[in-house]
Amino acid sequence: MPASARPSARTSRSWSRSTGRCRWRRATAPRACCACRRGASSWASSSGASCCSSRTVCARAPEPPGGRALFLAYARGYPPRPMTEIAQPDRIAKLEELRKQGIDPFPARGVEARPIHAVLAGLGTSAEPGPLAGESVTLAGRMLNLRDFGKLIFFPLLDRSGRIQVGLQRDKLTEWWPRRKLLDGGDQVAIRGVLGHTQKGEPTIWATEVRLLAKAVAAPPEKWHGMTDKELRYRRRYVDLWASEGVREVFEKRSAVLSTIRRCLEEQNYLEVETPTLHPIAGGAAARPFVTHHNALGVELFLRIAPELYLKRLIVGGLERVFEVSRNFRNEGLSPRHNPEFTMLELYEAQADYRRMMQLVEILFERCARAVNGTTQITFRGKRYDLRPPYQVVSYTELFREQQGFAYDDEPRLRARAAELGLDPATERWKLMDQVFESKVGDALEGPVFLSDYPVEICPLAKQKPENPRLAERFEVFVAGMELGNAFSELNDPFEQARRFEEQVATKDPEAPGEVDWDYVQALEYGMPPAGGLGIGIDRLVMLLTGAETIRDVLLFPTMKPLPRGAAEDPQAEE
RNA sequence: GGGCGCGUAGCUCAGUCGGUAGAGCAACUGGCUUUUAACCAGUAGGUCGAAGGUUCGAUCCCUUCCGCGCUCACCA
Repeated sequence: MPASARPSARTSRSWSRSTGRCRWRRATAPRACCACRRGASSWASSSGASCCSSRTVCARAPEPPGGRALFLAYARGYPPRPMTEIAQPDRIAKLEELRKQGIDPFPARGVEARPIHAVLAGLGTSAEPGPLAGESVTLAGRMLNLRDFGKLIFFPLLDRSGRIQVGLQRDKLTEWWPRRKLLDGGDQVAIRGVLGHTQKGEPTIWATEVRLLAKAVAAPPEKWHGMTDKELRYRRRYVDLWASEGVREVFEKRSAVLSTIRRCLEEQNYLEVETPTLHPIAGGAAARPFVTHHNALGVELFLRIAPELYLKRLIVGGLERVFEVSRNFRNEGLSPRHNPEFTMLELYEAQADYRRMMQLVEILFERCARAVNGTTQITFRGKRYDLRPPYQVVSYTELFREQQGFAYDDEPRLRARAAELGLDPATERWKLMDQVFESKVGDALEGPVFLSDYPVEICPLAKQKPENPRLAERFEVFVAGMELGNAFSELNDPFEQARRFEEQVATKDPEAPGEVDWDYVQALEYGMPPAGGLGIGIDRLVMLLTGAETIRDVLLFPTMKPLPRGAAEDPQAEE
């Protein structure tokens, strides 16, 4: 948005708090300029209702912030306080006109309305009318895109379930007809009317009664292009949700994914739990945390980067099968696949191991795909995938050798390769190995595929393979080059766990925890049964299932840089 | 942080090889009872992101800045 479209902070100071009105107005005298009290008027407007005895404004009047149109609206005495830059003076003027006619533009009560989708289903087609054809019903929603024929007006009415065309006819709406101009696209209305079709067969409700439920003083987006500014779509998701095609569906699908997962896990006798978001030690993953502070306790706390260590405490606690839909926070850069806060499903199951976790991934992915799309077939970035199990299993170390031409633990060749890739040579060896690996392999994993048996060094919380202690019982699941999940047989040896924690802390890596989580080690000392654990990135799974190419498209309110002060700012905030 | 790109009417965008700007939609006025991006006629609406420089003259050229996007880096 161009900066000029935003009101400056000065706008709000143009208002008198004591009268609640524009100070320009009080100086008004008939035929004189509202703003400077000089007599002449070179850009006086000649039409529209006015509560000012004169709306004339001379060319020498100081140019008001927000432009002349907004200034004129202020000069009329309203809005009662300054509005954001998107409030339209003409619409604001209609508020007053409505009140004059005894109509509350923001009534307290709504109406009992039927879902439009259900009404459409019952209405049938003009060739084959359904049981609701000719019936009178009440609908409620947002009206858009008016088409005015003089004695007939059409507009679509939207509710969450769908949209239907409304027809207003002069002959059928005697009471409301004179007020039709007070309605605008974007308004919330209730329509009572008779269901039928137009000559072209368009399902239509012919209104017999109209009730304004809430006036929209901000105009909806341009009707043909809609909201095209991506940033604006994310910032004003409340508009995007009804103004852009398919947006609401994405979030309905997201909801379906979560409820499917819950149902699925409950069927497997899992318990849904909630563990802390405020952590004294940021553990359970390698990531930089957000830091916050608790005043009363006088301590530094971290927003959780993963719920893992708490959930495993619950396995020690005997809850046996637990899961959490966890919002995690990582202080990292943004990308099409990374948002600073993201949702992860984590689950832990006693007596299970990572092979059982593979099975769970397959169950969950298949069920979610069917729930959302009715099929396991998906298309992502133009390529087709099938989420039907079983998924291929590929060994990390073998794939490493295959792709790179040398073994994962061949340090000299690893360093040479890292140098070729321009990686920071100071990076810790195992991290370097993973970076080298991902440079080639990560995106190439079309999948669905389980990449399994990682070098133990990059799996501080996973159990070693009994037959090869250099490898960990861990897998990540990839589809379309995206890492969707991560699982392992959980390490439950407190001594080994303590050793790995200390090793991690010693690296001083900003992504490693700052101190050993001794309380967690102590929990393991009480004995944790063998267990499998799994994390699934819900945002990425939803991306995959909806074909969204960026994580922002599956987050209702993705993290955005705050707007500069003064933009769409609440004028009250200045006081 | 590096690279590329964008910023013109409320919205979506043209345009000016340097002479202070146009269209469609939205708004307003008039017409129209079956449209659906309705249509027809008219009106109004812009410090061309900001500041500086070059120039007789800058929205256009140059510099800097601001904002945003894409991308690289960063990010198990």
